[in-house]
Amino acid sequence: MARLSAAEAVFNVLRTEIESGKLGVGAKLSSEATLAQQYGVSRSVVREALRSCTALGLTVTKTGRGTFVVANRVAKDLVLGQYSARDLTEARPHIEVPAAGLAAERRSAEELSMLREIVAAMSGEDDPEVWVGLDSSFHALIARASRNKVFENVVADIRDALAHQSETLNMVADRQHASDEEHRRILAAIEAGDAATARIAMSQHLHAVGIALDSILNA
Amino acid sequence: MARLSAAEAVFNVLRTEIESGKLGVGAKLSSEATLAQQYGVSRSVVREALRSCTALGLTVTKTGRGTFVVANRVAKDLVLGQYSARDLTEARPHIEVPAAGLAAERRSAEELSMLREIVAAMSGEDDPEVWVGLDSSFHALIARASRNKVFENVVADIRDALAHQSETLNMVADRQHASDEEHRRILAAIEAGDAATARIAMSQHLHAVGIALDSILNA
DNA sequence: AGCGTGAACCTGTCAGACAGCCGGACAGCA
DNA sequence: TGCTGTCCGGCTGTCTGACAGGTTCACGCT
Repeated sequence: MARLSAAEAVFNVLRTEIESGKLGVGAKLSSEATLAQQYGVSRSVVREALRSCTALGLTVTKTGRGTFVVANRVAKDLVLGQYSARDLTEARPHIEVPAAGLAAERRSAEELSMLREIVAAMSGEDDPEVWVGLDSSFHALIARASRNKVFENVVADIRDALAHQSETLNMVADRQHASDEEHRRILAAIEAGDAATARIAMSQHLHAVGIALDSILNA
Repeated sequence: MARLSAAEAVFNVLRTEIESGKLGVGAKLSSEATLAQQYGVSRSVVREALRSCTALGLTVTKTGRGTFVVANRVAKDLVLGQYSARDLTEARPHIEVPAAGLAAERRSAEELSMLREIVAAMSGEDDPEVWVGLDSSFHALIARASRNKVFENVVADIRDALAHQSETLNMVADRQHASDEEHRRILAAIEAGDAATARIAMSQHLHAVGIALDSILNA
């Protein structure tokens, strides 16, 4: 392994802390001076490390206020173009349905309990913005539980794109309770380790969401 | 537009010069001191801008020597984890099969003729490395012809990953002629605009390739 | 020709300084 | 009470100057 410069070392630490979720989105990092003292380096070094994080879209730094985490992974917008609504509704079933099947077979106990928590939290959630965030986590976690990095990455991508689409929020209000029920069915199948049922439940869920989206787009 | 800090401004200039090709891969940037004088800022500002470029994988900086351009666009490796062989064989059918179906319905005349050329070139190709490159183009072009950016991006990623896997080349020798025939069948279905047949042909092709890959991995 | 050596240049890091921005505390005013 | 203006402390943005250590190359010696 190549010897790292101090700046690279600090950058790696910060990046790891952000991507691992130890520093959640919205969290405020310590001040540059504090970090410098903490890691035993000068402020220049810390600043260069923070710049690297910012270049990757992980953080934003606001003059006079501090540095804040805005993403826990490198945004693909850096590399890839935006997806259209049609792209998403068309592609999602082909990816999320098999991912749900695999998740039923491969999910860990830990993932299962996280899924349960998410579904429970969504039932009692009124704020659409928060609900959308939970929904995103639900689908992303299923993809991760599929133990297939292709699915995991694509779903993360798709959820990112959805979160940036204004239509998403409009749709949520109507579909929220119906989706809660569909999510519960998906969860039940994954809990039971029943891949076929998980695929069917996910398929129906996406189909229902797709129809809801279509009716908004054509209105 | 938000007012840019000096460091951001310098970073944008450098990034643009690199991505536009004005500074080609392998080119050496001016020294930090020179750049500082050139843009009328301090060396700290230049260093932070260079760090940003490095974080995006555009440049590398070598102590005592200088900073060099190593890529003219942000590398996908930054964003994507490595895929395992299992990840790929498992995920590909779910993505490339529907993509082939859409391609049959949506391909342009231009794409069609490019696909024909690729298939023709593969038939007469002996060099496995070149053949793999053509194969990659074939699949990537079909994904593009699907007119769905999700599929297009995922397939591009998958082909990238395959190209970096050593198993790929080993497999090619045995499968080359069989694959040529399968490619011709896929092409014929896309030419005919027959989505169902295109999906079947692609499915059979990937299945055959998957089996070939498995036999290598388990050897 | 071969070799060693030092000067020149470059990056890596540090310390200190100052301006400008921001949020909150606080006092004064209606 | 409730609003407002002011001030202070903390933070980022930038600059300057300095020194250590890596790299290159030409000069001069053998």
